[in-house]
Amino acid sequence: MTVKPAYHHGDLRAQLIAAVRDLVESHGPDGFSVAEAARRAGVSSAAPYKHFKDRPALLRALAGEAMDHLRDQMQGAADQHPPASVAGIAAIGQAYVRFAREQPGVFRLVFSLTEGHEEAPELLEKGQACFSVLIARTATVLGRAMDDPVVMERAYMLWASVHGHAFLIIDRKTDVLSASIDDAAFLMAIGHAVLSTAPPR
Amino acid sequence: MTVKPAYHHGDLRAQLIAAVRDLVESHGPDGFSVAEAARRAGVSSAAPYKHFKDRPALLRALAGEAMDHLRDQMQGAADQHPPASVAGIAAIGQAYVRFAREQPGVFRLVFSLTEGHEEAPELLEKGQACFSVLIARTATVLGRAMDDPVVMERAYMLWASVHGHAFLIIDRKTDVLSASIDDAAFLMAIGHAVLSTAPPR
DNA sequence: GTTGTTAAGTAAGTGATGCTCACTTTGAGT
DNA sequence: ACTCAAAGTGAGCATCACTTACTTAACAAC
Repeated sequence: MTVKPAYHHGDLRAQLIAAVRDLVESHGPDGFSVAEAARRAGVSSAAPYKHFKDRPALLRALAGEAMDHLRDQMQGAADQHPPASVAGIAAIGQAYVRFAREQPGVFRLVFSLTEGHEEAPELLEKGQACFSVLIARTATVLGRAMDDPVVMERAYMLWASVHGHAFLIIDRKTDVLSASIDDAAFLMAIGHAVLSTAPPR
Repeated sequence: MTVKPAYHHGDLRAQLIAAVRDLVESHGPDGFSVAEAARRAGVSSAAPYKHFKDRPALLRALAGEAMDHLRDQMQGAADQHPPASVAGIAAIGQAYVRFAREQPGVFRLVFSLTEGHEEAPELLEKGQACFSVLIARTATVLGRAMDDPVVMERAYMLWASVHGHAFLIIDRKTDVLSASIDDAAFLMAIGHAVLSTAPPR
């Protein structure tokens, strides 16, 4: 099922992104090179620049795809639980952490991309979309409106906690702990702690 | 007070680390180059390799210094509050977040260093030292022994939350929020949520 | 069909980088 | 004074990001 290596194979853009994903996973966001990605796609080292402005642009494209995927995973996980349950909140966190565990390189990329420049309104929007999944659920659990400040405050606490947990895992900082952390237990404990201490309606 | 540029100026190692700190802050962990650091120290591009095995080793040295500093800041902040107070816990978090805000590049470096290799037992130890500050305080507040599993569990929840908050700030992900987050309020809310829902002794 | 136009590829070149190598300079110890 | 090792230098290699000028092929208009 090998594609004929025509001069224009029409699929280069997607193939480059796939190659970058592999490289980022195996050698880290810095360890990847445009030249190596081109090599893997069986194309000259100048070809990628017909599809992407520069190295960061290529990484941004990958990050965009990843964020779409992450949002789908979060939404899908939430949908399998009752709308007003803490279990649904924990499931969203599980999806988040699972993504980080499965694609640590890409996960790190998504969140370290801000450095270069913030000329990527598209990525900002995708980030917004991810957070919205959590906001909506949090509002339902707390029985408040989505634009209620308390909802945003509590949803942010949840996000920060899960985000920190995900990063500490992939950065191997959990090695300093005397015992290992169980994802499910951690997520339920956080969900309970944050949501049950919210100011009453 | 300029040092005479002798052939051996004896201070190169420290000066290189300082240069790297500046570069990492201004151009990000990737944007730094050994060559540029050498240039700033007024030395040939081969000189750094007399003091550091390779590029990662240079970054590791900087990270080590930063972790020492972070631990001192955390301990110092805690010392200004009653031992059993949630305020003391929040103060530790404040020091953590302040460090991230003041030196985002270095902060990111410290936690992204795991990628390359984990041939740095010294860094692992320093990480341990930082976490110990939090563990000790948490044990006091909960009135439990430091090696109590509940203490580690709750201390980890606190760490993850603050760590996530710090990263979301420096990665500008808080821009997606409809309102800004106040550090002090966030830290007290987390401290209260995590510690007040801990299983009773 | 022929013919433009243009997207999508190539080859070769530039300057910067990480790192090594062979060499030189310097200061401290005997 | 002599030796030796630490700490510099400069030249060189392979690789990288990115540019430039050129080539190929697909498609649309006629």
